[in-house]
Amino acid sequence: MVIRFYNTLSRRLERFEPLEAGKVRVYTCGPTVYDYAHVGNFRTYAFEDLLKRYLRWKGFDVVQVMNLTDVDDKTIRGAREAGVSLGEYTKPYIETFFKDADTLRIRRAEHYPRATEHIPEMIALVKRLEAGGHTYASEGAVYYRISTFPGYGKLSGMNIGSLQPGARVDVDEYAKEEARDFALWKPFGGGEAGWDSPWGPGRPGWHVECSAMSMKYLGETFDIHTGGVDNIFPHHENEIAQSEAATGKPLARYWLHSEHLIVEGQRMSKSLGSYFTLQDLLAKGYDPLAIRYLLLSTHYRRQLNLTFEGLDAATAAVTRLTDFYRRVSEYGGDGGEDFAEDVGKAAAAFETSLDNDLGIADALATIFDLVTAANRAMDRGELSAAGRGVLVATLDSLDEVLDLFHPTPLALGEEIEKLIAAREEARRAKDYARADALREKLAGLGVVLEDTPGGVRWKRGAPAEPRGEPRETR
RNA sequence: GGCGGCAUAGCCAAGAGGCUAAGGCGAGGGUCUGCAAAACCCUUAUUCCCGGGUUCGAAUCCCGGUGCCGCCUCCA
Repeated sequence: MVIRFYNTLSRRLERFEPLEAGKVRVYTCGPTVYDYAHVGNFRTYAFEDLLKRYLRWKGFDVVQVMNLTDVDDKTIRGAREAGVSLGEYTKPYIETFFKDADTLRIRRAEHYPRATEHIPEMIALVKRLEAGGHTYASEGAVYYRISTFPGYGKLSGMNIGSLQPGARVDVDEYAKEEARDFALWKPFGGGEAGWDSPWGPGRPGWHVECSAMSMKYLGETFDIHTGGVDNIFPHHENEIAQSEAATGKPLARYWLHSEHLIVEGQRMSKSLGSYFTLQDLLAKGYDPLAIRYLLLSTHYRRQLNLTFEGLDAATAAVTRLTDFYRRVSEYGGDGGEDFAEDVGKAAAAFETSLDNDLGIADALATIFDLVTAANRAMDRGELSAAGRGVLVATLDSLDEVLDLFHPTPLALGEEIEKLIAAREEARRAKDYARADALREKLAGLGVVLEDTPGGVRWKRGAPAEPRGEPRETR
């Protein structure tokens, strides 16, 4: 089956063919570790996770690189203000980033190069550009002279003429010939961070790290480059200018960009209170798996509106999936139907959907159709043992891509276990009023009970009210 | 001002000229249950922002509106 991706470079769907058969090299722009990543950042990382998992599922050997920007204006400023070294300043943010990614079941990349550990590579790249006549030095800084790169603007479609020199003055800038030129190397700003270079002590410009590190880990041309839409201009445009001017080769063959996540119809904003980290949502009682579902369930090129209503819906949807998976796993019947045709069709439809530019909505729809059909068969005892085995194997396979079938483990505290036991006791005594009261109390604690022929079982429930407003209401 | 995107049921969201407009959530009714939960069954868009046009045929193509959103130098 052919995979097609929407390539920002051509603005159309293109058939995907890796450079090297069976192998895909992916560069994904990672976090700038000056603060905790928010759910919007994780929307992009979740998309990249889906991309990678799907390519693997299709049989490709995938190598993913995600940079960690641990030196830039913000990290330097933060470290200075906190009175600590750059490394000390960024460490907790890096640790939290990995922890949150794990919580959302985002698989690790193969490489997480840090900017601060690749200064020599960046200096080498700048020298290479210098030798090619693409740079100029001014007041201790080195700039990229965009007029030397004819292809500038091909990714973003930005009309160079619209970037009027002097129309916008950056407070942090030094002395550039043209407003659109950008810094490859910046002088030491009086802060703590600084490295020696042929142009004097200083630090790298932001864009150069991605050019240098992608080249090091993936080669001068690789298959897929991803990031959020905001990176299209100027970041990715500048990466292209740097890398392609240096190598004379295309940087990446497919550029995939994920749309932004907004909150309650508005851009995430700290001042509006519509700014959420993963921890914020978890603190409100939401299941990380529901958050994963929500992030994944909207097509990556469509803006995702995060709402509490949406989170509740995602909680219900993902519970349906995990409940179903458990039911199939535990199914002990052996009816006459092996169900093989339905399962095969569902798997094929799943693949067709994702082949089409990661069409997740259709893929999920086929899964829900399968869930309904299989539940019906199990209700009627029509599913055979062999069919059950095929179904489980298929679900496991699909879950390599989605990772949505296994519920977040629910650790019961001692108190909750006692409440459950007490309710069981009350039920046995047919004291239903007391049993129901206890069940309600547990629900308030986020534990939902189900009485089944095999005994009581429990699972995580939706967060108890109230969960607060998305932003401060005036 | 330049470039780009989106408008489909109460909410979310597929659909890229042609079988009865997916799926999820929610809501209502029913089966099951001590009651629930889960599951299953039924109902919930004669219609796809508005107005033209192309076509035998358009949610899907074209033109014109309206509304919302993103980017335009370091924000995923």
